[in-house]
Amino acid sequence: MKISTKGRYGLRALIDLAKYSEIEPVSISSIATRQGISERYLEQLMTLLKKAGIIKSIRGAAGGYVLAKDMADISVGDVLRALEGSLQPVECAAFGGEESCEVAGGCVTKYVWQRINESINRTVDEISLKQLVEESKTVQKGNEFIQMKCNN
Amino acid sequence: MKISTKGRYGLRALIDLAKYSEIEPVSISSIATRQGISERYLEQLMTLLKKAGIIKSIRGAAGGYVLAKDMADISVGDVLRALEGSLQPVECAAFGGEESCEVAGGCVTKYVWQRINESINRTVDEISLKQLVEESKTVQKGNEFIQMKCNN
DNA sequence: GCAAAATCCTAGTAAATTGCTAGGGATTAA
DNA sequence: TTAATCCCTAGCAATTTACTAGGATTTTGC
Repeated sequence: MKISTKGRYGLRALIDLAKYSEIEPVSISSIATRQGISERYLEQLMTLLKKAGIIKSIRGAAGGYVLAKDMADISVGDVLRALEGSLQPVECAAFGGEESCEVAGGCVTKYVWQRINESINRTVDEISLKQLVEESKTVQKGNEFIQMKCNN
Repeated sequence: MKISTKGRYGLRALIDLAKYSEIEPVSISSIATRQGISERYLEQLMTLLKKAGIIKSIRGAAGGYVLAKDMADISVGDVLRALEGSLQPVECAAFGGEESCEVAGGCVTKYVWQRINESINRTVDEISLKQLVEESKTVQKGNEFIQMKCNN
């Protein structure tokens, strides 16, 4: 029941990107340096965020990444689902219409997994990237490297 | 971000135990048969539930397990934490007092992880074993083996 | 036109975790 | 005394995680 480095690094990277990409595209290497994340690994996370339509890439020298939409319209839920895959606590075919699971009618734990699923998604969808970026601006008084010491 | 077989099998086993242990102790092998779970593996899960004070064991022939307390006083949260360990989505030293994390002051994602953590725990603590057992009695019309086909 | 800076794509791989299996010991009812 | 239980520890194959690596492609700027 853990969020992997994909979700953790990826969300941090995206907050970093959002903060620095207002003027020009931000390169993987600059994010990796500030956040203390492996460049090659971060590259793969950026690909996931790009496929999900959260960021856009600009190729070539002086290229990099920018947000694909307004940061107020990007929820932490969008980001984590892009990076981690579904946030469902169990792979349950009965979610969203029971037709695909033959035992769904006799399954009790299903209700538990579904309620956990809903509460996680509700929570992460309530937080926008914008909120985190603003929080980050007030909290990090001139030291953008602080996160390097923590792998969460 | 998945609940492992420990949590899934263990919760199902405990619901089964609660239903069948009112008259006499229930053996691992009978639960394993009804639920389609490996006996040896289930044994390890029962040990976790016992250590957490959720069930009691009775050794020797005709022994087995019974609930250690009223099923209304056992929450799904208690059960899942016993089986899965902490349900915290990230291992974060800053949870519950920041003194132990040196970067906590500059950490933004911390708020995200903490909110997910709280929402998961709130959700699972709201559901009691009694509710699930009652649901189970209405739902499984005479077929206690139905769950065998599903590994959730 | 060429070099440098960037993303893009695919594959490999060591370490950790998961999901068991296995062997044998201790306890107790009948 | 035997059979049915739980108890304890260890091992191990498969999967997943968290990267590393190599090289291709695109674009800018001199």
